[in-house]
Amino acid sequence: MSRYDPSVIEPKWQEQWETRRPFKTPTDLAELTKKPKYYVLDMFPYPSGAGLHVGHPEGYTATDVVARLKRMQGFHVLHPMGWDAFGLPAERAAVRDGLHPAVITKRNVDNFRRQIKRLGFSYDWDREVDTSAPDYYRWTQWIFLKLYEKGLAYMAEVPVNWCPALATVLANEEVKDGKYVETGDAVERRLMKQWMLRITAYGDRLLEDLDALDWPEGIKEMQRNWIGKSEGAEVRFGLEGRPESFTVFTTRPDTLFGATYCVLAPEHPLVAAITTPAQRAAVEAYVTEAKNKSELARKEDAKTKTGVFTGAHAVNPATGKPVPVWIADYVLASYGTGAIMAVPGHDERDHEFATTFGLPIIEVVKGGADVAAQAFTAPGVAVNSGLLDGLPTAEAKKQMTAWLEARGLGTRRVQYQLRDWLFSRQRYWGEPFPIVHLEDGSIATVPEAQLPVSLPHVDEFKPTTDGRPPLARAGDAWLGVTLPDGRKGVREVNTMPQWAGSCWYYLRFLDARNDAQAWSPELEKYWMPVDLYVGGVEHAVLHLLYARFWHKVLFDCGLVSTKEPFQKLFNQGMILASSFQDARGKYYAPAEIDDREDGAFVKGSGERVKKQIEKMSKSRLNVVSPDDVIRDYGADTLRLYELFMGPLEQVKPWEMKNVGGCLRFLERVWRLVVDEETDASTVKLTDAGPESEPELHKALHKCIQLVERDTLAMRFNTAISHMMTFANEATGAKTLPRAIARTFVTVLSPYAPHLAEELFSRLGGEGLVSVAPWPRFDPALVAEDTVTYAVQVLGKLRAELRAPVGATEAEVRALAEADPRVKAWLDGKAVKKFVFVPRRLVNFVVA
RNA sequence: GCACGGGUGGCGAAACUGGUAGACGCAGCGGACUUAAAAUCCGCAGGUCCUUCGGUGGGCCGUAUGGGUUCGAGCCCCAUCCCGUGCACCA
Repeated sequence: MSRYDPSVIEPKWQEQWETRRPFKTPTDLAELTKKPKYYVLDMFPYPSGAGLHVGHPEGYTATDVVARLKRMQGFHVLHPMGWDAFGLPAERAAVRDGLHPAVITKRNVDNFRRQIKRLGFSYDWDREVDTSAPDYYRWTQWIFLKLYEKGLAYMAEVPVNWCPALATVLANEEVKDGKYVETGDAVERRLMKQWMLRITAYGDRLLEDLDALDWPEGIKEMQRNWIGKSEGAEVRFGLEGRPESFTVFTTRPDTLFGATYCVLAPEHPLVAAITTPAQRAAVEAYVTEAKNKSELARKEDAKTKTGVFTGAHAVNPATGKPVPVWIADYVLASYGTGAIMAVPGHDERDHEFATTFGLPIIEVVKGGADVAAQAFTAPGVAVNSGLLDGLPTAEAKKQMTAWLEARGLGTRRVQYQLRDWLFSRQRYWGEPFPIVHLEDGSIATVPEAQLPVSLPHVDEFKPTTDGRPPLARAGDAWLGVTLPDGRKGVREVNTMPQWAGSCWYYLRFLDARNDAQAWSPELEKYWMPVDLYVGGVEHAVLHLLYARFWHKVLFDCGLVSTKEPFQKLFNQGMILASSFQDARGKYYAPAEIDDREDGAFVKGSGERVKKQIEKMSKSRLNVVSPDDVIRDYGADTLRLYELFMGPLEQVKPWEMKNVGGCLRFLERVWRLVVDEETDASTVKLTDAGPESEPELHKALHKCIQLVERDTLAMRFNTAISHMMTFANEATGAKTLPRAIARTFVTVLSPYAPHLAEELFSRLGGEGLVSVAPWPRFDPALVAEDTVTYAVQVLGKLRAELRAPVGATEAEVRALAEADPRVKAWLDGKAVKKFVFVPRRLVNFVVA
């Protein structure tokens, strides 16, 4: 071999890593406590049948570079990988292909593992986990028991997304606009008895503990919105001539005097009772219509307000006056109390409704324009409000709430948008619940010692003909249970949703092969929390909220030692790719296209097509596979380009042309060390000390400093540019001391580990560069002795000059004034002011 | 509609805390090497105008748009436009 050939050196070093196991993290606590720890985690993938595209390894490469650098800096690094292996696609493929989901999953996992290994990541593969393996989901079930014991898991009759065509329930994220996203089949709302997790009990803590986390502000904000805490009051409204009453929730108790009507959700339990005979037909028609309205229709109708008068009147507790009670679908049964007091003067929705149906509008907060024309929702000063008159909104809220509380008419109330988590699915390929339904109708848990409750054999992965979940197809041997105390029952046939396994996998990685415990408490104390967690924004809310919830429950059980699982979170931006589309909208694969300066054309026909940058997808024919990139450029080039493209957090387009630039850089590094003709060392490589090339020696130390700084700050693109700068300088140098080359290769190794190993060994390095100590830069070499000053006159650049680092203001000023280019601009003018920024610039302010 | 990101050369992007805008790379151009090409190596390169025999020297403009603060603004403040993402009748 003479030329740089990644297809030879990459397998060679991957094999070395496989046999010598440099990335195996100790499991022995005594060994671990000798060094500081660093836990760097990727969001583990769902192993789909499509395999990886170049978007996946972006985050993986970033964490790998950090893991490698930290390891070289003397940390014990935990850097694991695993599979979020339960999920619907495998089950659907199983039905289609007549295979077991476990077989399909294994095939996909094997493919993912192969693809990931080709990138040369420094994972500790001895800790690989698979959420669908019984020795993993055993502990998922065990955690569920903890939740159940704490009263956080319960069964309830709730509305679910039911798809008649598939005879199964779908998750919210699988339904868009009232249709199943995969097949377009209609989905309807149906009441079913389901398992729920009481995440709402943790709403406040999930909200408050966000503040201390080093997460992107946007993600924290999304979680805050999702939890949706709002503070206000509950107010009870009595009914005129009836014994019942209903309660409304409001964030604006100060506007109670302006409540001119009330609205109940169509599903509100009181609707049937209070409707007057004259209104009954209209109300019933409206209720039926609302019930049958699909999500889509309800969303579309959001622009126009509809509703019906019930005929009943409630009493405004502040004014004592009767107000009409309406029903309308703009009031949601699922939020607050399912009933509102309507204040059209100060709420846009109420205003629109009042205008549509001619209901009275009263101004009770001063500060806006005419409330008859437009609702005034900002804070102001209370008017027409009896005891509140003259009070600013904040004060009026407090007064009104106190007044209501004193009379037993209302109370302070905090309301969340967060709902309890619907935790069961009618699927086969998920964790069975460790639950038995006894003959007397009560629920019992499976004893811990009997876990796991394994997935049973079934003849088909479809619901039963009478619509029960696939697990109901299991034989009596699985379904029928006799508990140790002799009670009999049948197993729960729902399974857990895909989120369950990913709620705690970061804990299993700490102690992945422990078959007596989910994890050892000592290892948990050593490793947690995760120091760096990298993944896509698509998990901003669900996964990250669910995992935080479970973690807090485990914390309350004394099973983990930290309040939060993920101290620092980083989101990588999506990678886009060019797609080509003709006038009829047909897509073309890049291979069919001649992409030139003057436009893109179909090869053969020469038809002009539109080139655009879009999200990668099969249908757009623009998916880039890492396998292809590795075949053409090598894994090191792929790794480098993934990070050189731009800032990790940014959305950016994949440009195959630019990949070549990264390959050229690595080839250049190769040629610094290896003579392409002879395969021996290059002639410029010398055994002289690094001081023999003082300029290059300085450049090297500068490079160490900058690469270290930028890598730890996760600015990988600039870290790479500094290495390119060094390689360019080394190419121009007359000689290259071996010691300098070896150090540079060490610095390069987190980014391009295969090439680095090869060159390190050729340069006589001891052992593997992947676990060599990270070089320390010499501050004396990094320091400059002269600096360039910019000389400005009136803020405009007129000259540059070199001056010693320690030059005083007077010295630099004298140098600047002596410069003829500056003189010309200062000629005949009085200097009013002289600005001196040490080491940077001077500015003459002239009259 | 609301919230959060983001608009810098032909392109991906740099610019530490308000201090020389465009590092590094792609594409492009010129030169060397070669019979030739590729590869490689060396160099040029925001726009525009003037100047010079010239590969010289210089002016002006320029970080989405319009204002402001400052000796000095890509960066800070106000307003506007465009793009992306998330949420969306949440009382």
